[in-house]
Amino acid sequence: MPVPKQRIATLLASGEPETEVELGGWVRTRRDSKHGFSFIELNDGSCMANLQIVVDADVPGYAETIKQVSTGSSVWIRGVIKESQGAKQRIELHAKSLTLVGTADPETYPLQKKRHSFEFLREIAHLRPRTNTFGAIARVRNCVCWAIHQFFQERGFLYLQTPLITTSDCEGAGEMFTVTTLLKPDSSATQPLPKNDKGLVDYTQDFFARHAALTVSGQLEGEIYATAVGPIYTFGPTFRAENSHTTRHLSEFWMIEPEMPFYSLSDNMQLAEEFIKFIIQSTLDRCGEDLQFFNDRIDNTVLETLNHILAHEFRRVSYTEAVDLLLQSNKEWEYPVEWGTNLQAEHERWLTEEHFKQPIIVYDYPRCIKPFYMYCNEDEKTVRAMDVLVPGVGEIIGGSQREDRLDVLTARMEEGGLNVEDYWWYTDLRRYGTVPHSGFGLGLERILLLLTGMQNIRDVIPFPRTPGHAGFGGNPY
RNA sequence: UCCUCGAUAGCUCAAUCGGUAGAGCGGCGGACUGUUAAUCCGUAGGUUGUAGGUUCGAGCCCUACUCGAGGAGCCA
Repeated sequence: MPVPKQRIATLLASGEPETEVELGGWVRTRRDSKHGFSFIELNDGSCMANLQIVVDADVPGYAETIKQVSTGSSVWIRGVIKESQGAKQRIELHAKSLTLVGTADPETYPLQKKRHSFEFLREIAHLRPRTNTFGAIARVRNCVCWAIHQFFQERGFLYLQTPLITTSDCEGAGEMFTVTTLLKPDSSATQPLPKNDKGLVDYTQDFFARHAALTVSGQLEGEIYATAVGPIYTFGPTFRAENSHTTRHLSEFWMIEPEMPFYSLSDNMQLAEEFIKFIIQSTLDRCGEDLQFFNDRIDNTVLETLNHILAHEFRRVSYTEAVDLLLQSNKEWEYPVEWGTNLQAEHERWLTEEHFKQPIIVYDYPRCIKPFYMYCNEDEKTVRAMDVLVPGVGEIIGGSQREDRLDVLTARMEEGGLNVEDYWWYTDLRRYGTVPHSGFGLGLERILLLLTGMQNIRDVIPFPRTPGHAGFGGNPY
């Protein structure tokens, strides 16, 4: 099988009639003519569209192999590009040779030429990328990742790798997965764990000589580099051990966290808006065929929504204004609206989907409901936090200006019952050459929900991890 | 963790008051055809999630469990 390999996307875009090509792929369907030839719909994952292959009966081995060229099988084909007589494609490939590389028994191959439920496909996560929908998701996801790097690289941000294993006792962002070698896969349940004099597990005897966990955020480490080399961004997996069963939470997800010195909350919001619009524009430019598919088959408002977002400024609403709007709405809320409490999902949904009907940024939240590291405003009641909320998905970005005043920061830590000494390195950043700085976190899978119109976050990541599910697919096999 | 709903053929679903378990798609066989969600005819395919209970009789009613989905909270 010669190099360079040819891809269907390239052929369909620019393949010229009478050129000879060789390529391989997976058969989506085959249609036979009794007049002695067959059509094969071939897909190689490079694009949504299939390449139509015409195989005449005089192609060597036709009679013996064509019956086994079934949905799901893999073939290698050499042939000549021709203008197609059919209306649904510009060109097609007339085979000179056909090699059946791998069969797929039609009796047992799970993917059929019909629509499958996403729940079923989740159970066969090893085969679902061979469907139109999951092929398109893989391409869009790749495109978004590319756009993210491009956005930050073009602006001089430095791509920073923050640790996945962390020993911070509390990063204030949810339950963590412990990383330990005290337990082995084959440990029996009765094997005693080392205990300290308080009767607690003695992590000084563990691999890292202290309790370690998978990161829930790279923000604190990001601040270290942002206050040294200038703006940075992290882009990697993040882990939350929350027992969440929703369409928008994963135990393992990918997050992008930029951190910028000399950025106010207002600068931060501006960057977040530009960032989201850049990702949307790039995906429209580079993955238009896939987005059209999502618009046609998954959610017919996707393209309209994306274009609407591009055309409008994100509406900035202070938390206090948001609460006033909710109180004035005369809606019956399941949870009461009261200044000083978290906005409930129903409140956020009303604001972004019904009232403003566009992405909004809610900022200046009450300090009592936000973590210690957020900058305290002069009113002493609010902090410089912001959430970007988008219709249909909800919170897609959360961020803040960080508290850069040592005395205020330590007071806030004590207020929250944290051990200030545990964060000696974090407070050092305020002790030596402190600067105002800001940052935010974007959930990769959440912006993919926005871009594709997919309903469930478990379907926009190749191998979703949720409570009870860490197999190759959605089942604990 | 809490609340709600669900589990019937390979897939998606139906089954009246508790009374012989069905359809579409897919598979297989055939017919037809520069076809393209192909079309037409035929055919196979089931311990109704698991365990127990009520009943002359349970897919249907009751109990427990397992798994799945949606919502809430947590957040990205």
